[in-house]
Amino acid sequence: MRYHKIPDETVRRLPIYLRGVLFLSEQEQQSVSSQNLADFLGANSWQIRKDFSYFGEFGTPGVGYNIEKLAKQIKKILKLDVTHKAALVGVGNLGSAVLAYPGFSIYGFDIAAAFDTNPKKIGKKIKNITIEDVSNLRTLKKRNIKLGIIAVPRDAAKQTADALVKAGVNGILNFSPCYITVPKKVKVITLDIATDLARLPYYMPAG
Amino acid sequence: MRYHKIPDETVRRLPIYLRGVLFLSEQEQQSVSSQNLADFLGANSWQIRKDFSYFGEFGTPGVGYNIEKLAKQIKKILKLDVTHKAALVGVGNLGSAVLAYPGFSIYGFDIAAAFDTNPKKIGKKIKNITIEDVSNLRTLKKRNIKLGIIAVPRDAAKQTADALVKAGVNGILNFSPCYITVPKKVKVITLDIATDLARLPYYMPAG
DNA sequence: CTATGTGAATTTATTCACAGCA
DNA sequence: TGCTGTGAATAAATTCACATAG
Repeated sequence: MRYHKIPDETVRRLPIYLRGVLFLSEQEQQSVSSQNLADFLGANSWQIRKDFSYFGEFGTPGVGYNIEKLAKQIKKILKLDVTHKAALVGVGNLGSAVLAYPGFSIYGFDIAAAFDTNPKKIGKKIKNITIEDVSNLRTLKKRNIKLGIIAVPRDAAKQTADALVKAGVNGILNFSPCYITVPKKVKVITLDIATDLARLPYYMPAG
Repeated sequence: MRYHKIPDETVRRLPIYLRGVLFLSEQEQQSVSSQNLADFLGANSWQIRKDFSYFGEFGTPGVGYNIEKLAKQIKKILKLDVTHKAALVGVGNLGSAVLAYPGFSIYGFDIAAAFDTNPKKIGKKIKNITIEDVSNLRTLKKRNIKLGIIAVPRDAAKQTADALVKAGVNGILNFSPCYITVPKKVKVITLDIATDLARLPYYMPAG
């Protein structure tokens, strides 16, 4: 199976596996079985083994997976084995939360710049990041920032995406609830925190 | 197809369709075709038609779907035709963003209460919501709040979930990066904003 | 004896192509 | 003619069961 294309669903799960593996590695464990990991993450052991099988064999039958090796391998597949600098656009409530969120670092992300249009915010410093005017977005290429995070109001999302693309980013995480059009070479993942809540009632028992 | 079980993937897409439909209804349009909606949302027209077909026929061949009727129907399927009161636990950076987020209202959500453990925050008022001590969670049942949102640090997530379940909620939106165990009758959706960013580099062109 | 890795079976989801209605 | 609704075909993902390795 080593030379297979990795299914999208597997790619979606890998960051979750990585999170679990890194957590368990803090617990001074050396190896982990697919069952251990499944129990910890609320997943299925066979699903985990199948997912891992798409990108190689590195488990030891009878023992499990070497944690360090496993973490390294997942990072490599996800291209998280290097640090990615990201630019945040929009330092409102959501943007500020993104800037302060501790969960990005384990995946090797570094939010290296923040932008806003509000003159009252520009120049302020949050977590060692000085907020810049959005016109400075054009400096991203020079600063080697290839990743953009959109946290602006809905109506400004499209033009923000255009500016990011113009500045040379090739990946965008879009928190605004709208579809944005970009050239094919740019990957966009849209994440509206409300849409996930919106399917919760469907699955809740009546009452 | 009217009496089919609705696929999970369809349920996942319905909130996005609803968002589009509600937006287009603001534009004073009366009807919309699957192609219109697809263009607006960056989706496929046949996928949209197929998804709608799982829960009834209400389009007009040659014309499209009546927007008002469509919105009502999607809301009904998702059980969003009534207002859902939600309790937010954890008013840190992310929690504050959730409290201020304008996107919940279109789905009929009302964040009706907020809780924290920090004495400095308790009693403060944000957006007409007075932050309460988490011990007050036990009053949720009396207040008819059936939905919980967890925005506490990772290490407090499990006990928060337990408290919410004890308080009678049957749906939880979990923003913390960990698996939480709940009784079968409670539905949990976990949403870690970092895991979505973590699969972006995989899809980005090298460089 | 335990846990991996994977073909095969099954289930689920997507895509197509077109009949049929306004 | 334009657009819906849906069976049928295809593709993708999940689940199983077990041969195999340590």
